[in-house]
Amino acid sequence: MDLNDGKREAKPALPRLNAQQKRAAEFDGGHVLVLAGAGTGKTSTIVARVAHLTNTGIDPRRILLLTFTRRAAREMRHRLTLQIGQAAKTVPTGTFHNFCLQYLRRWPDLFECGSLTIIDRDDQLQLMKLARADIVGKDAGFPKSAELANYYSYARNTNRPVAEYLAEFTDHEGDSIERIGAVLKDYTKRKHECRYFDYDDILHLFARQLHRSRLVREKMQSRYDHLLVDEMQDTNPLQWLILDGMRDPAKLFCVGDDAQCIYAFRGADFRNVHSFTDRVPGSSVLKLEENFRSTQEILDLSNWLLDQSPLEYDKHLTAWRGAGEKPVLVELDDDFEEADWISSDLMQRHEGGDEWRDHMILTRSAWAARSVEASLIENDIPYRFIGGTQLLQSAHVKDLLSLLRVIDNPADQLAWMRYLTLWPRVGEKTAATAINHLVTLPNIKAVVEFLAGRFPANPRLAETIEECRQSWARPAAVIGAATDKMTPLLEKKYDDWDRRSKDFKLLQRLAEKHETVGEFLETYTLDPITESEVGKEDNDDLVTLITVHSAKGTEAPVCYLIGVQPGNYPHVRSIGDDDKEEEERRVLYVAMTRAQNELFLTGTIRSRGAFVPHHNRFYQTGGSSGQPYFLSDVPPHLVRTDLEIDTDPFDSPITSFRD
DNA sequence: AAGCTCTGCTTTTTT
DNA sequence: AGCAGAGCTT
Repeated sequence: MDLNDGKREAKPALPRLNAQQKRAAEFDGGHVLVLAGAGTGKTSTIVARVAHLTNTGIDPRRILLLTFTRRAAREMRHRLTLQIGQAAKTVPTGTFHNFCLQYLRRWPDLFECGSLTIIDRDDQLQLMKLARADIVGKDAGFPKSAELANYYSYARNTNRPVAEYLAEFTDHEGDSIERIGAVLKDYTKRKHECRYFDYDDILHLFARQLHRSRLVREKMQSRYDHLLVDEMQDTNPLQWLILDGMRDPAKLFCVGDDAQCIYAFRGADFRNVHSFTDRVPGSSVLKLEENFRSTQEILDLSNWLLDQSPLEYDKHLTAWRGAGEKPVLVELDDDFEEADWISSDLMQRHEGGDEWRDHMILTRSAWAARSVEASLIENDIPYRFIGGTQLLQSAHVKDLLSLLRVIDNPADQLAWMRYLTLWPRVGEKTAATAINHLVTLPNIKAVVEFLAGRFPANPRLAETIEECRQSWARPAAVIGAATDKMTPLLEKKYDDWDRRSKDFKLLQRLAEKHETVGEFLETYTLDPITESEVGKEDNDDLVTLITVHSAKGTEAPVCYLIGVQPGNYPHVRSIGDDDKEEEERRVLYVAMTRAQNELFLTGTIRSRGAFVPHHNRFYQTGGSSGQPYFLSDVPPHLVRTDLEIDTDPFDSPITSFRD
């Protein structure tokens, strides 16, 4: 074994396939499950399999490549292009949602769906709020709309009746379950009225027709020879129904890792991995066990973390690259210190010749990264934030888009509500009455006439719609017209208008890439783009700030994992629920195993603590408050904690003013 | 009666 | 940043 005295001694990543990967890529015996630990070359193996299949004469259009996120799909397409060139473009690659939606659009009659507007979570919550207000009125004790939406979504993704789910997994009983059911029923009714489809509807409708209609099944089954599925551990029962309905003669090639299942909160079911061979008779299981990404020290800590679990993950990653630097635990006073420490470390490295792009900052939640983001901006460190505030979710952008949405789909009641209430002296009540009437009108022309008559004090309310309609064929021009018309209103509404107004220019640039307004709206509903990402190219030299959930499948030479402290791992909201706590462990595991050369775990001593509604008590974080913490007894030989932290003691009273 | 403004409170993860 | 509620204005 090499002696490592410098930090870049470890071998670089392996470019070719090892025996296990090769065996998987060239497997020729029916359905197969590939158990692939973190960093074992999952993507390379999938790409190699596509190359192998096309080399043996399979039509690339008959290989379906399903991923979990858009990011993963893009990455896969990129790697595939490097490997097989232009043929990569003909391999259908996308997320489950994307794939299903494509067929709903292509064959609306077969799927019995007609035209549809996809709504994001925000709209879903708005609609749920209306339903809740209607059915239960004011009742502080009744679950909030966000919780109701979670129940609904979870039940649908696991393909079981809501009542059954509520009875089994929550504290709700009889009367309460009935009222929740009534709200959800009302939500569904409203959804249909507006021709809305939420994310779950896309999968649900596709799966339903696949299993109900012989014609749909035959069409889908004859379309593909090979179904390649990435991140199998995060698929849910609804997605399994889709895979199950499409296989035979098409062969499944599913890649996953039970230790990286971090979407159980959304219905992901590891039985899709554990019971694979029972569900798919005659299928095989292959394993990838050699880690090519990280140094052994990083894996030692990750392995230790899994070993502490009561669950048997049966996983011990060994590093092909050999030894390197030990992970470093850094404890700071508060989140400002934490952010500044990371910024100064980044700047030091950059001055030393390292590129920004080699650094990734991982966070448990977007909200927890606010100090870090502020510090990056303050220090002029170029970055993009994946999983952060989404451009199209900020209030002023939604205001503008509501105008486009009502023209695109005049039945879109949420957009109407948003658009109408922007105008002076038009509030919820006035708008609601107007909406009730205008949804009965036959076309947008009649709507414009009606609005002109109904709101004589606001003639521009109707004019604006009419004018945007004139340039409807050119999305960028529509955004331009809408911006001009809406600016006076929005200027008044937002006191930080100067900061916000620049987003409309970005929006216009985004729109230029799209053929129709409808397509523009839909693209960013399904694939939201964050404010810090707009206008930045994939190859720009940037630090990546990313949520752990979005980071699955990515890697970086140097990783900073922030907020590693009691109260976050496991998260306070999961304490007391064994399954949830275990998922938290896997989140930390996924985060750690992103690092190639160096891993920094930063945390703070003083933090605010958090109120946990479910337990109805306030949890103090930090110190020895007795709450579980995954790293509370990490063996000293696995990490370094002796790092000199350069804090000037005279500085501390002054830094406290920064709140 | 409806709309508006101010204040205090909370903030997991994603298609 | 968004939401709920109180209290004020039109």
